[in-house]
Amino acid sequence: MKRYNPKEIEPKWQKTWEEQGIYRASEDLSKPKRYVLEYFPYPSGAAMHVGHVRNYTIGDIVARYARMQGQNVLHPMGWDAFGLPAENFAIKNNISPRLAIDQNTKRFKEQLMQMGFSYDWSREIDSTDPKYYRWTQWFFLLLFKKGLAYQQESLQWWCPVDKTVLANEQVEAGKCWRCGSDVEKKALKQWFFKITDYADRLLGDLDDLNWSDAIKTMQRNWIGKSKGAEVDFKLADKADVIRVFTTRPDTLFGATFMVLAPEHPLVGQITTTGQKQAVEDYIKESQAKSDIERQETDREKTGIFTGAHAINPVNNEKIPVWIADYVLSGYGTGAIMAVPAHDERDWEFAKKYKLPIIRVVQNDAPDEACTHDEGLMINSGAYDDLSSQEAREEIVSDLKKNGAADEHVNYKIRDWLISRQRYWGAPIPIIHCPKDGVVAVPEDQLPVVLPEIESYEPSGDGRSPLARVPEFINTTCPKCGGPAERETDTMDGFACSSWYFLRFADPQNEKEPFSRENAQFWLPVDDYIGGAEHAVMHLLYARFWTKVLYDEGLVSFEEPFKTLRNQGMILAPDGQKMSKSKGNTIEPDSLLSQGYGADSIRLMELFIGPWNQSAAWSIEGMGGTFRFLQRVWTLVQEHLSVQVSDQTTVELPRALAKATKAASQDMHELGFNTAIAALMELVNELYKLKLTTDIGSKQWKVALTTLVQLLAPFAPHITEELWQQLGNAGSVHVSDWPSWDEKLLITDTMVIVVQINGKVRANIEVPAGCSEGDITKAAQAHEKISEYLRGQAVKKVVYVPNKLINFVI
RNA sequence: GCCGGAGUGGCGGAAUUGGUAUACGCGCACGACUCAAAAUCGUGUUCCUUCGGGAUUGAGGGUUCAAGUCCCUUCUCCGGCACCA
Repeated sequence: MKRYNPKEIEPKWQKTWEEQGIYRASEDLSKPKRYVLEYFPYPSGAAMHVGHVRNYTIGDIVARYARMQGQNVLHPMGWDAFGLPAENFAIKNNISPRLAIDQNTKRFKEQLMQMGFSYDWSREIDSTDPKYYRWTQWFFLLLFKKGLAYQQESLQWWCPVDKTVLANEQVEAGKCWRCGSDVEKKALKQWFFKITDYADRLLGDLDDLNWSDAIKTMQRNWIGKSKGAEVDFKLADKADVIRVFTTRPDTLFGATFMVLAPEHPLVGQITTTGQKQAVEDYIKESQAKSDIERQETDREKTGIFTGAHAINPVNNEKIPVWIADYVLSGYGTGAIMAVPAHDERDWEFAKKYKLPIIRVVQNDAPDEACTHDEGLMINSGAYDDLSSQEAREEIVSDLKKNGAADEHVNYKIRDWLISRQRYWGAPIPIIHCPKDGVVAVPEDQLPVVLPEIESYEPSGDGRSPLARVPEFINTTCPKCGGPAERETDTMDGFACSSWYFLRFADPQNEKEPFSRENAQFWLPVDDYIGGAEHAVMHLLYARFWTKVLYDEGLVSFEEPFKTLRNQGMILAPDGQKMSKSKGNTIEPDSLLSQGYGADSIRLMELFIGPWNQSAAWSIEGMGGTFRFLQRVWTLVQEHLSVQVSDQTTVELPRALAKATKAASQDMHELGFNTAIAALMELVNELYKLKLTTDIGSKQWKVALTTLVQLLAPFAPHITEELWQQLGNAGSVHVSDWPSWDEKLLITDTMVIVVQINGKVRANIEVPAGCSEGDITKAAQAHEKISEYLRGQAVKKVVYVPNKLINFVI
């Protein structure tokens, strides 16, 4: 009898599938389309570990199940290969990024292939291929033409180790998202995409997405919409006006002082001579603090009086103007009206500097700041006794009359900084002409090819290594034909990934990024499977670009990803995050070389727990999934080794129907772990049945063939092999998902639970369809139950049809 | 601090609308096969127990004939954001 040997069968089938192209997608209108996508990976030098594999496994199960359900499945794969990790890897290993990516991609692809994932490799894309980034540049120009890409000098996050600026989204707790070093602020002229123009739509459209609440909430918080008003405070002795943003205009009568951020442009003008030195010292001191220090919320607030006073527009009170670094220059107007009675930060500041506190909303806690009070107004002149809600509206509308206030909405989200001072990215297709200024590279001159250069090291002077390449920089102006210079910054890697899902619909198109028809056919993505790490980066950027495309009439949908599925993280067996530095990673390569096979790894990835919950990898558990597959293999071999018979039984089809139903329902609800458990139960049942039935029977063949089909999405290799051994034609992976006969599940008897006061005391077996009266009698007649009921008055009998009877005594 | 998720055996986890808590797997124990071991097959396995039972889904209350599931209070862990006025 042949032994189960994954090393033998897995490569064989992988080769056959690729040769026969059974996973290729075509624009076939006869079947419903299904676009299943996993985020296209970064082919870094590190080997994939079982955590990454889980992501692709989930996608593959969804894709395979959909295919067996008769859907037309697009399940593509490609490489997000621009960006820092790839470049740093290349520098570290002293090879060119191009070469590093080619090597890594080859290796990564092998790793994916040996897991038996059903990708349509004919659609493979690589974001660093000029044929691809040509269109990334095309999108840049589209945004530029629409006024959504602009250049601006401002203070930006700068990573001193990676020597490039970073987007806000790429700074995590004050550290560079890639290398983990502390970031700094640096004033540089940079390119931005105007995502803030889309803030409201990006927020509103979240409601209709089938995404987890966790990710939706993260995006909502990141966009950070606040409704309120902008209010102008005139200075007491100067013509200048300080504009503030507030969400609580109802508390204007409680504004007892104002605070400007140290970087506020008015600071120099309004500071009085007497306070000049003190203010300058404070600003210097504040600048000396690292940006990380400034962001610590629990640090004691500091500030300094400017000597200037402003006039509160609601009551003409003169209030002092301070500066303090707890006010952020980048949010709102960079200035606030301070209402210590109703804001904790202002309260703390007022207490420290002995500034007046005036309560304007009634509440019961006089010794602290009451921030979210809604109540009756007090100390607010004509507005007294109004609700804060009413006061909010009336004060703004009254101030509006003399132009001192207006409704205003603020967002926390900032424009997306996309220029990078690094080599390995798509060049920004812009030419700087001394005469014509900033000029777009004409479309027919795309791509602006990234030149091959000798040294990729970032220079750290605020310009990319491309600035050292005269052949690249020097060009002619497309407008005037005179000498001009190319932009030397490259684009953030997230630009490439903001549209790649569209390219898969039409990957070889040389005339346009994608054809409308193909995009219309495949998009939006039906199932997008990935980790939560993309929540406020890729997933936000891709939504933004899709909306721009929609506005441009290039696509007919506003959201790229209908359903988002976040897989849970796989932790190391010690319960910690897997990382190379901790040395606790588990890689499929090593599991394969231990003889487990891709099938049992895949099974383990899902059987370990719900796909969207994290779980620690279990080395012993691998033995269990391997044993399970081996037991399936053995059953088929035993069946094949005996004569075919016509014996029929009731039990076999019934067990099969039960398992098919359970597995199908679980698959439908993505209950992969329980679907596998149902198949394990079936196999356990078959092991019992082979003792009492003839394993050579035709019924057994049906049962084993069905089992193989049910198992096929999880364990594609062994099932393909057994499918063939059982004498079936074609591939199990394009066979129809099995159905079951509900009639087989009807039994002659049923088991009724008998409870006394809600506690289970007995089980009784009664004929199917037995009436409530007969069940009550049968229960009362039960030896144990009659014991309990003896001498007791039954107050109530609760009967749940065909399930349970409860005597309340 | 705010937001999101989760707490069930020795371990990973299971449990339609509230209706037999602990499916399935791991681990462990015992048995069969074997000269022996591995592999394989089988049996058992929540805890306590005076063997009648009793207790049990992070903790404490509540609703109900009946609560892992619903309500209130509370604790712990994980993830995200963090002086956003």
